Amino acid sequence: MSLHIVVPEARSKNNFSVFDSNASVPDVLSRENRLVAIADKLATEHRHVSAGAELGAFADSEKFLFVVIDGWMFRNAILEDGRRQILDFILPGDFIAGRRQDEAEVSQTVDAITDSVVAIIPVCAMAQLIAEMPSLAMTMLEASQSALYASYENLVDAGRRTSIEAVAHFLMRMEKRATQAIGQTEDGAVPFPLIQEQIGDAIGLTAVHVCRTLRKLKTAGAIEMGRGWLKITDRQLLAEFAGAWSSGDVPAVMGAHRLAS
Amino acid sequence: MSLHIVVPEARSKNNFSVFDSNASVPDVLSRENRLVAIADKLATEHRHVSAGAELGAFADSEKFLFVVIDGWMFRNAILEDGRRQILDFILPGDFIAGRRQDEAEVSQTVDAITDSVVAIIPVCAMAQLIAEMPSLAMTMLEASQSALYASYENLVDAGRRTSIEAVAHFLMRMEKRATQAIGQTEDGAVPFPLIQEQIGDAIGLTAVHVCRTLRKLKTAGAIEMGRGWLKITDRQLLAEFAGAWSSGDVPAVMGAHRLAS
DNA sequence: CGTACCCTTGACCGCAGTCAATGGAAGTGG
DNA sequence: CCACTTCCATTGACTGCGGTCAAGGGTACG
Repeated sequence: MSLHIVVPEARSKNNFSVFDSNASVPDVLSRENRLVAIADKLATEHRHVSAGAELGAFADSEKFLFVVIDGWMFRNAILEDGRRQILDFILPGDFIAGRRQDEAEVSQTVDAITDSVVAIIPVCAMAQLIAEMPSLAMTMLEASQSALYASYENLVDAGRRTSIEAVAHFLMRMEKRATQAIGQTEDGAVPFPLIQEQIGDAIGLTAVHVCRTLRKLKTAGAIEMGRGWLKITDRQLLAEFAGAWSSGDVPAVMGAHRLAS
Repeated sequence: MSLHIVVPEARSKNNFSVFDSNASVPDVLSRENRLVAIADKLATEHRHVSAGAELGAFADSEKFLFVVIDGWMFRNAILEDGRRQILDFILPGDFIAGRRQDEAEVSQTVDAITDSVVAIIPVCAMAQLIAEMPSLAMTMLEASQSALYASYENLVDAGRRTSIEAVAHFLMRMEKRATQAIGQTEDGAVPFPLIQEQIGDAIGLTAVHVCRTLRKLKTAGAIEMGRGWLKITDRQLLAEFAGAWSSGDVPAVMGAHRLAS
């Protein structure tokens, strides 16, 4: 069984990692594009999910993998009294893997923010292909680790940052992801369909307080926001609100680590 | 190249997932044991890390994978002003994969809580072995997803639960992990070396408030704790403090999902 | 033009943080 | 074996960040 990878569109190749080091798949593709290309071949179905609707098939998530082809979605954890935590946002090229319901985790759903298209891949087909093309496993492992590190960022925002730090940091991260997955308009704005309630649910704040915090960032001149778009007008200032080394600005001098034992 | 898997000790087999469905590796091993067995074969070094010390080699994490053989460790994110967020606890059988430092994430370290032993595996060796034994990729993918879902649980605790819910929920999760990885004594206690500050740093509370919250749980009769051990004396009660369907008690009737579109 | 959805702002409140003091347990060195 | 230190748990008083409640306004869409 051979696989001709169809490239839908060349995207920036700035997303490889250690796991790609000995990949036998064309390295010119970003992880997102490789997943999309593979999904095009293996998917038994491309399902449309309307904005605001839930990806119902996620209830059977132990049998399928999902690759988002188009649209913005998010993982949702809802507590019985209505409190809600958004676990991750899912942009085109990201994949979602579920677990069995009996593994004692909080109940999840996957919801669409905008009209979305999801490729549904049977696990058995994916497993078979991985056996024939091990580098695919590397791609998925990389994607999985990427989601893990994104979750860590969210955790720091929710657990240990003040509201303004968390919001500023969140906007920096999401703007970067949106730019990578979708691209910017010529004036530097990116599509940004999240409402304030969703921002708050991602970092552990209420919509009201997100509103207050965004106002500070807007009046300070760090960002501009409108319905469905975001523009960072002063990255330096936004990074300061986010609190020092929030992104990329991490001093590269990590060499002073003392070796254990 | 063949791999003789040495089983250090049979553990409970309740940890497989979708990814294991067509595994060609003996299925009788738990994921933890499979990783430990593989680490024994591939590791170039078994490094000892003293309690309180840092895994210095994690600074080069893009070149290595780490499998914890013995001891308790944790991933640590420190903000410049001293605030700290524990991202995940790492028990025997868990693996750690790093990323390149320039990927604009919060700076991480990996620290030992107790004296620990870590197997260090060069990525190149692992990648080569995966090409020859694809099911290994499934095992790692499963482990990675497991860490992702654990992080989601932490995120809900930090973002959307009250202090007593978060602490109760955290104890339930960690006790379960400790039991799986290490086992219980005959009286139902598990090794639990975390200090209150570390509990707080994991779920976004201060040590002082963790202390107050633990007191409530102790006086209510839900738990007993001592230096280095934890015993859940009333699981039902603890689950109620954690807030309804916190673990396992999730009603299995997830069938009412409305399909999208 | 009406309705639904979302943003905005103000007043007030409470949960958890902060600051500080005390006590106990474990470890260490003389 | 006993001072001495260090680390950690505990408790109280006070503070403040962010939540809650409520009202009003803007915008898109049918």
